[in-house]
Amino acid sequence: MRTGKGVEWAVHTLLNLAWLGGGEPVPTAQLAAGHELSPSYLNKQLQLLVKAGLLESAPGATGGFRLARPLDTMSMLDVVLAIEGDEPLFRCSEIRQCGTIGQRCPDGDFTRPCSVKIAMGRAEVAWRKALAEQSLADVQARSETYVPAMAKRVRQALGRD
Amino acid sequence: MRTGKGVEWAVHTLLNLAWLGGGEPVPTAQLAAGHELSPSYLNKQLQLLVKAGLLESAPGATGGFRLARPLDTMSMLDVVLAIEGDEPLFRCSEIRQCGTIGQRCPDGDFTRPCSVKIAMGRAEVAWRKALAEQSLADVQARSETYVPAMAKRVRQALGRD
DNA sequence: GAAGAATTACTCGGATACTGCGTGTCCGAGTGTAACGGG
DNA sequence: CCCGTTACACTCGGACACGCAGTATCCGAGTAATTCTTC
Repeated sequence: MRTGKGVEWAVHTLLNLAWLGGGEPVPTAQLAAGHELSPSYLNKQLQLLVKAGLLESAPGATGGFRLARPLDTMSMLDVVLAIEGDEPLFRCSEIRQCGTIGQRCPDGDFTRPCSVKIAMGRAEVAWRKALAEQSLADVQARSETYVPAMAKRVRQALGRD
Repeated sequence: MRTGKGVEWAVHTLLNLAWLGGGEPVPTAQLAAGHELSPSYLNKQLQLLVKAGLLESAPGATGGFRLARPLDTMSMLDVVLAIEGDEPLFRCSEIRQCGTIGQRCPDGDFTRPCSVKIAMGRAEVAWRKALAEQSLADVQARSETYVPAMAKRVRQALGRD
């Protein structure tokens, strides 16, 4: 069980768009070249971000993608849910109701939720909470603390200077 | 991204073994029939629990699986790691070092860890902490709070009374 | 020289293949039990 | 009747297929800039 690589791609791309600044759309090809990614597959992930309202897309010759809103209004959870979908990490199949054990229990036994589901759900809530508490602006700020010239590097690498 | 169904199977099976009580091994076939699971595949998961030290296996005619230690010394995290492996949820490919952006950065820029990896790692720590704080005994206790006759049901269903 | 239409080049967007992991199954090695024969 | 031997039935353990989601790719619809023609 592990997240797809789309999440990593999406976060880095959002950060790069923020560092570039300006409202002009940036085409997928440039964003992909920035980190040596497959342009077509990156495009697929960016479309998910558009559907989630994190990006805006512009068609045509000068088209591309731009941020739909500032990074401090986007959480890591927003990105993960946009890419991976909002299905729960743990899927309870209610096997407690099946088999010789489940059949021996009267229906009343299942009015309360499955305790295994509850335990796994608690962990998932903690995971989501930790993701929601971190905005993309926080991640960006940490990067700039480590490498102050990051914005300049990105602008130069993508030829926007 | 979601956990395999092996986790659900393993937890329920461990609980059932605890409710059965007694140190006698229980064969996979009985445990699988308890929740209408595939015996062969359940066996595969139980072998992982043995490798992790949560179960003990006994071969031969009267063989099967038994708990290696009390439930209050097993955490939900132990089970998840045993089944899913201890690889991180988020795999950082270090794409920040690749492409036109990565190549423009001097090596010194990468001495500090990737901020995206840090953010995702924090969430994973929260997830693991929440799992580690819940022992299987806690889960068992909650089940018995909801259904006090649970132990009796299991013993009857598996013909140990 | 300016305005308008046709052309072109570039973009996103979705439909289409491929790969790897989760899922499921099968058969062999090993062991305790039970039956059996001999003392 | 008791003990040793043999055959057996049942178990775990690992090796072998299958299916689906993640991964990767390609081509068409659409748009803005550009060029060319005409007034």
